[in-house]
Amino acid sequence: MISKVVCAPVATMRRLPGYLRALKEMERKNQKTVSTVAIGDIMNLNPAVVKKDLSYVGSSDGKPKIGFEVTALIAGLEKFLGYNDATEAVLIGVGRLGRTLLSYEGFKNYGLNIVAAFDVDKSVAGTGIGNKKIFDMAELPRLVKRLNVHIGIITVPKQAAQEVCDILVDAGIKGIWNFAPAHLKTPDGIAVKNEDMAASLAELSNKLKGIV
Amino acid sequence: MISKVVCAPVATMRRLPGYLRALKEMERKNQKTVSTVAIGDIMNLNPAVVKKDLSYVGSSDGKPKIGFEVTALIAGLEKFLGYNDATEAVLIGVGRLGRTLLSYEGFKNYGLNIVAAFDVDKSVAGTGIGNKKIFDMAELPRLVKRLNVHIGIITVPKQAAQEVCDILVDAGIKGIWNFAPAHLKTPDGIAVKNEDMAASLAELSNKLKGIV
DNA sequence: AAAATATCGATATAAAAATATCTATAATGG
DNA sequence: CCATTATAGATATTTTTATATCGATATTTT
Repeated sequence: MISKVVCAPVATMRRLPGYLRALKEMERKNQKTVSTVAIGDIMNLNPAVVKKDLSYVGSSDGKPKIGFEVTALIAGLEKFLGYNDATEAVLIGVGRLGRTLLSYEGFKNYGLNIVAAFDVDKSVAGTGIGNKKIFDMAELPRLVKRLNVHIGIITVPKQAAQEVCDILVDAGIKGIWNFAPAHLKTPDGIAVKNEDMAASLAELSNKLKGIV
Repeated sequence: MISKVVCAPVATMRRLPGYLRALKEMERKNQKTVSTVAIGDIMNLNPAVVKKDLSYVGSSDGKPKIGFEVTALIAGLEKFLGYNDATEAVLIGVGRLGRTLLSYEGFKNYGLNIVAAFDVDKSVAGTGIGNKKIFDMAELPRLVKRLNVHIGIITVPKQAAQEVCDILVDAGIKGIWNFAPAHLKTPDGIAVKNEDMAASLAELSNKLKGIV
């Protein structure tokens, strides 16, 4: 018999960070407990959705009439989302967007630590953004292996995206966060998350159409 | 009897820009026709999904054994996605991310035109990024109404996001593209699309977990 | 010209996600 | 102390989305 790994659905994973944000805001206001109804109210979600989502987190010890302890729930969510032990990542493409992401302080709160950046432009290699060093692309395979990094962030122009992707995969990267407006071809066993502005915009336009 | 408006599902809206990108690549290579099987192959999607998605676009005139005409399908998608007649938008918060988005040339291909930017920092008001002028926040209500803009892009720090959101809604904005890591409270009739890095990252981590 | 094949478009089925319902229980108010 | 109430947690239902199947048809092969 095959044991099925219980894994939270994508929709749940997307919502959890939002709950965490709302809960931290409550903690800041010294709120001690919260119900799924209250969370649903804030996030515009059906309480049943919130209940089910929190059941995946596992730290479920909600009490009837009371709800959940805010602090405990925050701890549970942070653990579940892996925010405590940081995952290391490399970033490729130190253009405008690359620089923006490199200097973004928020990632460390999400358990992501960009340990090195790379660019084909040899004039930027050797420089750095904040405490992050920028290397020449040629150094990538060696460094990725030495630092044992598993996530690559692609912020190169679309023409270069596939080539960079191939280099990352060859270097042993298992997860790719792609900000280039291009579809990447990857072998099985590589996780890709596309940050697609056009798709987001299409979604917003669609919602707007329903309103106006 | 109530007539139901046929509207493409969110999942479809998110995929269409990807098809368009792939089709343009084919056009560039002088490919004349394409089947849903071929598109699905490129995009890692079941052909049935592609078929249904394209059926929403309406320009469906695929022929058995042949597929769709690439050029016609591109035109259909661009029309459906509203890429021909640009929607105007304002951007609020000219920090690192704001500047990156202001100087991004790609939006015009997606039918979005940022016509003005705003910031509370009075020292940046009066300056500009490229051909885009930056105004003081105090000017926002007047300009939004005068320019008849319906979309607002929020790129301010999270502490300021809700306040900016309220100002936008008061000014008559109907759609909000929110890049701040904060949940916005809006009245009914306002479309909000959150660009949530934490959620994206959670999704990637989840996919990775399934692999490693 | 007939047979084989690829693909569309429609429909049926399956899977996933959201919503509703129900029971048990902890707190509150009389 | 008992009735009321809000809510958890489980389960059932509905809705949405994805996948599979099937007949029709345009093209290619024999």
